[in-house]
Amino acid sequence: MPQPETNASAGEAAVSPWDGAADRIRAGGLRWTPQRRTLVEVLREREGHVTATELIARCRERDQTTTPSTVYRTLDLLEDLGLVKHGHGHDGREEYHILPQQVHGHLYCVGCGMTWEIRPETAAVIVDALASQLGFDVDLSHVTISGRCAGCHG
Amino acid sequence: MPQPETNASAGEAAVSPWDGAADRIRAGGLRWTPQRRTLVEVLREREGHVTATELIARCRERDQTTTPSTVYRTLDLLEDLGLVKHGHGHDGREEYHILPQQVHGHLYCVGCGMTWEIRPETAAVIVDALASQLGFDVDLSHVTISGRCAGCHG
DNA sequence: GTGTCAGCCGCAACTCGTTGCAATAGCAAA
DNA sequence: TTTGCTATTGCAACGAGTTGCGGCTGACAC
Ligand SMILES: [Mn+2]
Ligand SMILES: [Mn+2]
Ligand SMILES: [Zn+2]
Ligand SMILES: [Zn+2]
Repeated sequence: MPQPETNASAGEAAVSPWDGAADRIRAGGLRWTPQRRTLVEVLREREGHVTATELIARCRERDQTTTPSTVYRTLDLLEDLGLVKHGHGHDGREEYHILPQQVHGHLYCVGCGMTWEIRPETAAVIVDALASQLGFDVDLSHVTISGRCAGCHG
Repeated sequence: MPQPETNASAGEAAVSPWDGAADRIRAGGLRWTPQRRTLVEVLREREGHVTATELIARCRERDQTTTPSTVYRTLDLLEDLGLVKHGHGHDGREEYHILPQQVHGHLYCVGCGMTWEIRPETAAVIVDALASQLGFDVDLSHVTISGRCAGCHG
């Protein structure tokens, strides 16, 4: 007897947020399609950050017929569900945070080209400053701050 | 007797940094072309921010034959001279700061779509935090920070 | 004024993303 | 299982930006 693939509560270990994706999509009157399944399969084997371009390539490995517009539209949908969250690299290109539990911003060094995550303590200073001075509620995760790292200026 | 158009020191009031552009370009072994002249004319009648797209449109008003790639390449050149400085809007698109004397970053509200400049006091907090905690020398002007303004969250 | 030559221009092709549209196909109800 | 509604797909076209290349032209030397 085959397991209903959309339901993760069949045993004891329903761990991944991806397990609920199909049901959550259908619950909204939306459809669980092969294209969406493919993207979710790709996403669940990665963590951290990915560019949309890389996701498209990985989907195409599994399904040659993958189309960019469909991937972008599905990413929008998954972002509405909170399963991914996009930001922009230093050059404005999209990057996706997968399962953004600990949301964070990025730092980019124009000298050496490296990127770092902004640590929570540092983020807090920025967020607090904008909140207290302007009442502005920052979404740092959407942003990459450019500059020069300690090793690259002097 | 015609005034040498490239020199602004003929009388007393040599005010605009644009006046020196032609000479500075030629001094580097580069060329002062009609296309570059057109863009500089467009830039000198604007201040604050502009998108590259708008600059292309304004150039085309003066010269129908204006080509995007030439404008982008000239903007790169002017950026090397410090006459403009590009940043990225909330969606990653390019924006140019004209004559960036008081460099500043931007704040974008995803609720109402408004954009504000980050005031120097606020910028200082951000810059200082990254400098003291990480030795990172921030270029805030390249960045638009997203979030929700005081009027849009609650 | 003429010649030289490196810098620049315009073009075409490409990347990343978005959007309108007609055809397809989930999915739920019968 | 079949029907029917509508969400979704793939396509094609577009907008923003970048890049390689052959031909043109500024700037300068004579
Ligand atoms: Mn940039
Ligand atoms: Mn964005
Ligand atoms: Zn560095
Ligand atoms: Zn707002």
